[in-house]
Amino acid sequence: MATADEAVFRPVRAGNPFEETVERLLQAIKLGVVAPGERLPAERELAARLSVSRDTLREAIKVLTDSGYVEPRRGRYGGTFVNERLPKPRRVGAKRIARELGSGLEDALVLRAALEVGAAEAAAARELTAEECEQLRGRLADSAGAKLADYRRMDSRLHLAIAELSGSPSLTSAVADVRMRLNALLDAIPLLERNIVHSDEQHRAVVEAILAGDAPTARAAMQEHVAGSAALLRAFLT
Amino acid sequence: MATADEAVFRPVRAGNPFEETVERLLQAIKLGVVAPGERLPAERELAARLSVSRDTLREAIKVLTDSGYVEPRRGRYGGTFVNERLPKPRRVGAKRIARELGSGLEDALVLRAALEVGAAEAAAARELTAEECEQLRGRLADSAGAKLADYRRMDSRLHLAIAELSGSPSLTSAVADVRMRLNALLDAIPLLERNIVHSDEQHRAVVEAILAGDAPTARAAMQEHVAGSAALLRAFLT
DNA sequence: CGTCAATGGACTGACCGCATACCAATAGAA
DNA sequence: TTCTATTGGTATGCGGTCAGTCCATTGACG
Repeated sequence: MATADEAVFRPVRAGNPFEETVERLLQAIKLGVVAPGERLPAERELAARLSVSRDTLREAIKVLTDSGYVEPRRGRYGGTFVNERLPKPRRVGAKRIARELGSGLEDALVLRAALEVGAAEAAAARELTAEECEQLRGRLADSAGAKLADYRRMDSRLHLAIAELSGSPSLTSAVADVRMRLNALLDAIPLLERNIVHSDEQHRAVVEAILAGDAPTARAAMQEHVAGSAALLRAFLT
Repeated sequence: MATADEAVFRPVRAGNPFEETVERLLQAIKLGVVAPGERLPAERELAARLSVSRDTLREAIKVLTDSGYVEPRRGRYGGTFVNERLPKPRRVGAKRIARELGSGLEDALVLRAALEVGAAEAAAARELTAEECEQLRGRLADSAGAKLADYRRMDSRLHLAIAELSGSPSLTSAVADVRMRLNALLDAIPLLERNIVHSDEQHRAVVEAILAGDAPTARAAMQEHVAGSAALLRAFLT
């Protein structure tokens, strides 16, 4: 059992500020917060927002540059640009990943369910502006019309958009974090056309319920969606 | 609106390792993970678990010692003991706290709702061992029979116990964190006997549903509980 | 009553991350 | 074409954090 001791006396930091910064930038790219072709905020501004020294940020950027994620351009109107062609995630063996994560898989799945379902419900309970509605619809359309290679990113972006509508920045951050934790797993399982179609239908149901302000339906629809995704993961990683 | 940018490019660290360590130890004490009279893990072990150098941990402990939270005793069978009489939280003006938190209040409340409701539901959906059931019942009894001065701590301990039963350590940690964020607020509002009685009833309903394995009822009961608590907070801080 | 193991307390050297300042390059504006 | 503001690139000094080691103290146990 997970004792409260373990929850409170866990490490105060996941790693170096350097490593954490790398993870954050990867998060921004892999979750589609900054799309290919777009640029990250300027180093000075980004360092300030991340509460990290520019040195540390630059080291992190260097890693992403060497890995082929971004390309820096000097001069005015320059910046750090996300490559159009992102490096393909290595399809490492599913079993190996599952072993590495260990019980962390169930941990992440339970947490994800709580966060995303709660976010959908909160979003539906809020009064949405016309702009917010439009944005949500846009994200839905993006994910529905996405090519297979882009699907994961567009899917993440839609879920993030829903989390944003909850009105809780902390909740949005938490959703982004847990999604990154599951990212490696999701990369390990094959992406089937059939699953995507099914997923799109569920997305539509969730979005419609949110737009209609129907919190119970939104919660139920998201519940079903994440449950399906979880079942898929468990099946492939066991 | 909370944009995804703000969620991803938020600070990578809340503060110094030193400050974070202080916060963690306070969390352990204020949430009742280590009760008055009990001792913290030995410095060497605790430093390892927190992934912090012993120097940093000792500085943090020194702060808590000077503040009257703990008392270190040397020698074998010594340790850092939590004082029987904890320092009284200064009842700072509610409005001032609300102003400082600003929109953070709504943020924390929405996040808390998602986490605790999700945790209750997950806990009810799990198969519980006899030991776990007993522990849960114990926490419920503790909080129901607690004196006014101890109520907040016992209440937190019960909620943490429920989160533990979700089987997700991450979820437990998140519940502990958001609870600490709301702690200052809760300290600012008066604790009325009537509210406690009401709260106890809701606690009982939640625990019963969890023990019965009735997930929908558990979720609804917890939903109602946190909603009531949130309404109380909003009323006092507006 | 002496022994001993475990704990808090204290010190040192090395390194990482931070803040600051300055340099180099670039493309739009004048 | 020249100017200039903005951006990435680079170097330096300083403080916090870490890892390791040793000391001081205590109470149970033989």
